[in-house]
Amino acid sequence: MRSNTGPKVSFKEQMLQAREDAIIAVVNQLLAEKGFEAMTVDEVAAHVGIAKASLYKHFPSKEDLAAAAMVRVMRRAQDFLRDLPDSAPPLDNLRAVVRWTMELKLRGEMPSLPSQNSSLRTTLMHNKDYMDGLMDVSDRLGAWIEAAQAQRALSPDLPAIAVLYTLFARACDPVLEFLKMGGLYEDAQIVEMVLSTCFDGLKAR
Amino acid sequence: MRSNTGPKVSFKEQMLQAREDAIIAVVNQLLAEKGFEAMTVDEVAAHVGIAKASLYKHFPSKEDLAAAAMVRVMRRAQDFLRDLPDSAPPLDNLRAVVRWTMELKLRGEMPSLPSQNSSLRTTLMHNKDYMDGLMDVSDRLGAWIEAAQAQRALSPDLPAIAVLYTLFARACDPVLEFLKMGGLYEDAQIVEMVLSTCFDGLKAR
DNA sequence: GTCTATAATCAGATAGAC
DNA sequence: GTCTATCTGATTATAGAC
Repeated sequence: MRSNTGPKVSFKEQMLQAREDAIIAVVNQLLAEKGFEAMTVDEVAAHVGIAKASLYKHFPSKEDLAAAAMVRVMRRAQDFLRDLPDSAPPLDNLRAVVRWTMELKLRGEMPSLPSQNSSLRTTLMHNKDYMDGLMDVSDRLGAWIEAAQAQRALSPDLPAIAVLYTLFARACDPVLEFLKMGGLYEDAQIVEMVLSTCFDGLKAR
Repeated sequence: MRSNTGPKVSFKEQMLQAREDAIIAVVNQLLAEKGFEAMTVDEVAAHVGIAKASLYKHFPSKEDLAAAAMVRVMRRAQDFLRDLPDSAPPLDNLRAVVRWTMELKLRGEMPSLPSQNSSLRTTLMHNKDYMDGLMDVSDRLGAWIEAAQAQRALSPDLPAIAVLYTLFARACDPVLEFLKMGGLYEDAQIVEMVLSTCFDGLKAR
């Protein structure tokens, strides 16, 4: 509830928002780097440059801290999907999305999703923002997948859900880090290779 | 160094070995279930049914505990590879290996590899048994990959190292768990689908 | 080698002054 | 809201009896 005397309150809110954005950026990076379990709240505070207790004024727990980062990534994915031309061939859009997630991962900005039994996982499942985003993303991708299958650009033999999961999984594919560690290829080359294995497969065509 | 008076010493050693096998089996399962960070030594001891202090008589640290499990998996992979017919088409052998790792994962026996910066990772890098096994596996797979590419069964455009990493990555592909959680498909169907996405790709052929 | 009991450390979370 | 200092509990690891 803000007064009508001008943008004074809004300024304070902007400061708050900026600080929280900085926190989430740090969390996002650490989450990508070492995963939820290995990330410590002390580290987050140190990287942000504030006291740990101050963190807890913004986020009530470590899980909520991580969830905020996951929600932000999901938002970005939604934004990216929304901007893709619905007139383009569905397969092109799908490739564009996978390329985007891979570039995110190569930049160290893709938090590793908790596939295992984690406290973060249950927190996320109860987070409306995250789940809504996930549904939205899944719906959009699902529509393109079915369209691509209908025009036989994607294999119609695979269940659409299997294709969807495969696209999600490529966003956290360890192959990207392996190839990057090797140091033999540029990021752009790595993306193209993994993109090729994903859509074209390993077998010759 | 055993005496020559008979199998007496061997019996005690067998008991010891059996106990350690039981420990490693538990560690392997927990590692697959929750990963290294989330697994606790207390859990391991409870599952095995012995006191935690007894565990530390067998293995000097949590890292070594996990490393022993990783080494065992690597040994099994080596055994499996050795038993494959070198006369068979290389692509068939590669498919067989990937199928084997996927079945392992679906049975909950594939420890999630520490792709992230983990204390386990550095321990493994200094573990001769593990690294030797990894080299052996990589060499065998690498030879088949190059042979398959030479006869154009695998795409010759991809660097062999990229193919190798892709095969490794499929061993811990989260798509398998996703599809299993959905409950719509039998394990065998899931394996065939992921095998298809891996070798044939998502695009129609 | 196995146990009970305990040390030592670390990490998530909080109290209370400013 | 931010800080310092502290609490609390969990977890790795060990001591010492049997």
